[in-house]
Amino acid sequence: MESQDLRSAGLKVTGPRLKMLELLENTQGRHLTAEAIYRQLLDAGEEIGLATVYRVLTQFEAAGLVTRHHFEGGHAVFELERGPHHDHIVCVHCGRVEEFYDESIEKRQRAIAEKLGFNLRDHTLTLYGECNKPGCKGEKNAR
Amino acid sequence: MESQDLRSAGLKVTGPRLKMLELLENTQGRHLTAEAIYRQLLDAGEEIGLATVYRVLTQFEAAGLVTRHHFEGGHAVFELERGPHHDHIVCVHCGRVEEFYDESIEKRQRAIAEKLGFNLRDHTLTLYGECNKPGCKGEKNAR
DNA sequence: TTGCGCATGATAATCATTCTCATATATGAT
DNA sequence: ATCATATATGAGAATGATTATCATGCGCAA
Repeated sequence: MESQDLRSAGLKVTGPRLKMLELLENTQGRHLTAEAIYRQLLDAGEEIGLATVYRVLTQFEAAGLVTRHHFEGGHAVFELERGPHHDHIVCVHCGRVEEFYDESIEKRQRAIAEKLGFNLRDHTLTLYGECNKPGCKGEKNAR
Repeated sequence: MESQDLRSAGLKVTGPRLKMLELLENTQGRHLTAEAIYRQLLDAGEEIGLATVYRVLTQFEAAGLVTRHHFEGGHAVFELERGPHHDHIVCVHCGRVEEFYDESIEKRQRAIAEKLGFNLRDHTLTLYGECNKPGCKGEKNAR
């Protein structure tokens, strides 16, 4: 149960934290903005403050439960950390996000960091492009 | 001269634009925040407004003279566009930025986008690590 | 159950960035 | 060189995302 995830992260089990974890787990798309989380919880009848959403997201991030991404557009998006590392490709028209993992890229990154004298800690790789999904806003413009 | 760069970018040649271009060209480090540009121009005795700095940076970006990066930390940094594409590795302690280019990574990115049905437009790849430069704030913490 | 300390919600504050608008200026035509 | 006009500028207000403050509430170990 989610309570365990919280406990083992060293966090007290509270209503807001449980609700947020649930929402993150049950949301397809998986990449949510703080505002979106706040709105959805309000709409679901929960009583929660925006400040709490930000606070808890930061705690989740520190605990490794969640990853914060800075895609283009000025606001951060949060993603539940399940499964192994991956990077992202984002549609510049509709914002759809796909994930991918490429071992040869990972390997090159490690080699590059070493060559430049850095102890690699993290990285962000995000591709931006026009997707081919029907209904994507850019359908007409694309090509 | 810089005036030509501005003209061919379709921009009028004005004092603020010239000063900003000069500063970008003569700054080592090369990755400047809008505030930093503003401060340096003020310190140099120029009369310029912060709004102008932001406006002009946006114009430079649109004209391809400058690239905007969103490294961690909530503020954008701007870099004069000279030479070919490259990615970055940033020291998490001292903020030092190095550049690199890796053709095999570029190639894999194109292949991945295609496989996922995206028309690749752009990408950001930033590595974060601890650098080995003497004087880096993280010297003690780092191994 | 009780007490304490951390958690929460409302709201103010902050930070980076953008907008507004009156004034100043670059530039093409005269 | 002079003018007319569209564009650029600077000061400060406005915005949007995020963080801090603080009084109150609640999880949890004893």
